[in-house]
Amino acid sequence: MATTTDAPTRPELAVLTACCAPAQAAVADGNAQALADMFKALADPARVKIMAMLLNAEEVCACDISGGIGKSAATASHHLKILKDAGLATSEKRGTWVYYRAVPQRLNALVEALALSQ
Amino acid sequence: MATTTDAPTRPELAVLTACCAPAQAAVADGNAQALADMFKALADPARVKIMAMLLNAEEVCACDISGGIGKSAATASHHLKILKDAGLATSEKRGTWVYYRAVPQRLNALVEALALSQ
DNA sequence: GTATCGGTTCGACGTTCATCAAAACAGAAC
DNA sequence: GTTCTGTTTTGATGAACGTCGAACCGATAC
Repeated sequence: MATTTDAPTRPELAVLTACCAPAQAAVADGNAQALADMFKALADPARVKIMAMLLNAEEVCACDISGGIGKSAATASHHLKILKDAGLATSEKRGTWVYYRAVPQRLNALVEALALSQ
Repeated sequence: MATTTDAPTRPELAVLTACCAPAQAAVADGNAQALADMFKALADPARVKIMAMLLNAEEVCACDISGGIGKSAATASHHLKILKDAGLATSEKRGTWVYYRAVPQRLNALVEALALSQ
């Protein structure tokens, strides 16, 4: 076994650095799973494009998303459901159409978890 | 078809908001794929724990990571390779042991891509 | 009422992934 | 040289994922 070098104090770290003993995960199992689930929701090019569309337009009709990502309507609906389940997007039905929005607060949670980079 | 509401100008957006026409992805295919690949590298609880260990300790012996995530050495090596391939970690062999470090600059790229939340 | 259109869900298919046991590899100690 | 010890790679297996066509549900138009 080898001990690690001195751990630098990084008070700005929110989630990823809760404790410091080496040979032990610094995030609890639940936190790691929750973070991984959010990353997984973004771990597909189609969903990255969808989030970019939502963040650009504040509100996007579902009918525009299928063409925006170049996939079938069924596939687009599948990805939108994943983003909704992850809390990264919300939907609202108005008449015939469904409109999607991004949830910036959820993205903020990710930024805070990563806000340790240099 | 329905047009979206006015797109708010968000000059701080680096990657996700390059253009603005609705019904069209705001990120190029290559960018979306690159971002998705980085998110995918973090889309597993074991890898989230590993990154937290690396960010806490500045340098971690590979021998400590297996126990830290509660998986076999082979599995730990597998996850470390994924993090290395994504550019999120580097390794250095000194004598018998291998030491891993985080690459904060790569995490910064993700933060900038997400730095649009509220 | 029926017909049509937008969106979601279901079912199936092929691909990718996480995991571990076992084998292979690389140094260090003898 | 041989024998450990730590790490990576290989192979196999079961689970999860992305994709699309078809079926389904809601709301509008006729």
